[in-house]
Amino acid sequence: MKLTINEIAEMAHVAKSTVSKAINGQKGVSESNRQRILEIIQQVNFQPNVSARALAQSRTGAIGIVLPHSVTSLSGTFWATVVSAVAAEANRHNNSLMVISPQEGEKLKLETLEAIINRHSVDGLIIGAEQIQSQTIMNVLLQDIPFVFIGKNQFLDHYAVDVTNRKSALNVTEQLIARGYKKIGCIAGPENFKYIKERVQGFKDALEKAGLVSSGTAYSDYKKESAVKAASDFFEQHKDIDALFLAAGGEFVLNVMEALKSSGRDLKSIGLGVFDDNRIFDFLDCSIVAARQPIEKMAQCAANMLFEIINGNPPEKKYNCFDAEIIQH
Amino acid sequence: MKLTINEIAEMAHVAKSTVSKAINGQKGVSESNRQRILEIIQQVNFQPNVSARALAQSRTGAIGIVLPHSVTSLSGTFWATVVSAVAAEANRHNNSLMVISPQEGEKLKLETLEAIINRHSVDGLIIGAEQIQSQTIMNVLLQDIPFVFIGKNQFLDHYAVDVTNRKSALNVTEQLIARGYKKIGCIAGPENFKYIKERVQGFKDALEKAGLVSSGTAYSDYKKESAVKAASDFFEQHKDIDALFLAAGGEFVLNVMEALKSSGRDLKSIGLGVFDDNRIFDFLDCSIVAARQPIEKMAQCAANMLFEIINGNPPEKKYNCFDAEIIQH
DNA sequence: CTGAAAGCGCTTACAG
DNA sequence: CTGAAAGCGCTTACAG
Repeated sequence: MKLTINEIAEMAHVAKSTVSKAINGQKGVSESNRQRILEIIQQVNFQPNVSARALAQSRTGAIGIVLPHSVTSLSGTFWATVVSAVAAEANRHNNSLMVISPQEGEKLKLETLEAIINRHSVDGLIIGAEQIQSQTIMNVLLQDIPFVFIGKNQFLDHYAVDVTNRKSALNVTEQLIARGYKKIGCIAGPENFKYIKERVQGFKDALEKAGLVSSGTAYSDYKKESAVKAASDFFEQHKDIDALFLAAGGEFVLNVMEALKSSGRDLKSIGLGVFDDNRIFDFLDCSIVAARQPIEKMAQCAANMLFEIINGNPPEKKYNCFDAEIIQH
Repeated sequence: MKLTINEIAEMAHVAKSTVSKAINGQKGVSESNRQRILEIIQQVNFQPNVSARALAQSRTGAIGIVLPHSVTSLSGTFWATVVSAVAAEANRHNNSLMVISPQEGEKLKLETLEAIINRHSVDGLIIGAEQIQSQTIMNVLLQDIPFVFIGKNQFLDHYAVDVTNRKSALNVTEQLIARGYKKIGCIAGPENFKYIKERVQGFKDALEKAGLVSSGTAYSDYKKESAVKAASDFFEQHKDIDALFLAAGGEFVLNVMEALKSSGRDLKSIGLGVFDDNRIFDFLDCSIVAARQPIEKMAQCAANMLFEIINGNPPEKKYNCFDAEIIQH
């Protein structure tokens, strides 16, 4: 019942090595044999066993994606889109996609990473860059497995896809200005992250271009409490702002909104510039300008880069930046 | 450099079959040998090659999850949470999780499914039930691979996890009534889906209990245009409704909201009962009661059921229903 | 308990 | 071009 390359060889009256060559499109099979073999294969719907092939080639035909455990609300959309797009791309390359998700509240652990590598579970990794926090892990990666970062990335010297942060931030802020806002503040993620620096810079670029001055900038890490507190403090100190540029996406936006709400301000009374778009923004009674990252494109690009590396043709361009589309809500 | 079971055997001065037994916790290894072997393994951080093991055991140690290609906004959250939870559960069982995502705008194709099965890429499948639309596919599944459905499910005779639809719908509707709404309509997904029937029934239960009559029920499929149109028509015909129970989740909610908005009604002027909760609802200027599905729990349950089937102890209880939590926004 | 051997289903030199 | 053979790194009867 179980179909293997042996059965096919028998049916085609050739050696299994010949069948193998035919399947893999290699030289060394006569045209007539090739045709006959492929016909039979199609007829009986034979597919080579992935484990056997992986073992023989020492290549699994799978890539992995490392994503955050906690993907709620806004950031859920981002990751679901990435996973979908990468899965499709892997499929195009006749590969499969393995999901690697750290434990609750944790980042990728050295132990987990080493298990993946030593077991040879995947040929390469796509990594949500914020998952990497230690240099040790970075070193293990660099040494033992091909990988590319996706999104926010603090290790800019490696393969990665990202968004044109400074430019997009500038564009968003300019739209806020065009809407008539004049006292625009900024609440950002961790100050030491390069992409945060870039976005804040873009924000300032726009103000300067328009001859405005910044109404203050606050930084915070991504923990819910920290973000809410940072935002609350900011509102306390800057009661006169009429708009806000948020130099971080996903849940961060909701955290700031929460602070805004509990500070007693009406959402409606303030203009908001955010990263990452979401269809729900259409229904928020609130003036929003969003930078929509081309998530699918970015994910596809990351996957393609990874396959190039795996296949031994690493792309010369290590860092791929995409423009965000500015969406008016 | 590459570590295999042979190296370990050499280091421990035993046969590799003995090492294998030690690793897999089988009988037939002296205590002293076992200890020595395991110590060495830990020391050199040896992990058996998954492909080799898979080939030898004809068991891949991987499960697959089939999810919709298009996971935007609201439904993105649902699937991201499911994937995360299933990945964690697979990990607990020392398995990995493979993502299978149909092409743009398509459901799971027979061809794809057969490739997965014939290639022996995974030991079992978790399937977003709405991915299955043909009886043919259902038959292939039933015959060739263990699987369990997650969420909305029209094939209730197979392993599945779901939400207590009727009861949750009743609870949501009761909360709307408690808020003072009296003219409550219902917009639902496809009428022939069993879970839609159940939710609509729960909606009616609540009205009856409160001595109210339904202000109309509309059905629609899940395509964006259909849903928007169905909702628009409904609003046209029922101008006097003050609340709406939506017997479907995810994007469906946004589609109805869109229709509501373009029909000229203020979101604020209407009460909304929805399936699937979302943190963003807190910021919608709108009276919302949501049934929050315990997504993580459901996903865990599905994964555990699948592993029981794979391991040859299929659970006696095929259908696992979870209560939704009622969230007031 | 212990280990030599066969086998899982492929691929890949290699000799013909 | 063709095929017999060895090998990928494990597991699993089986004989001792």
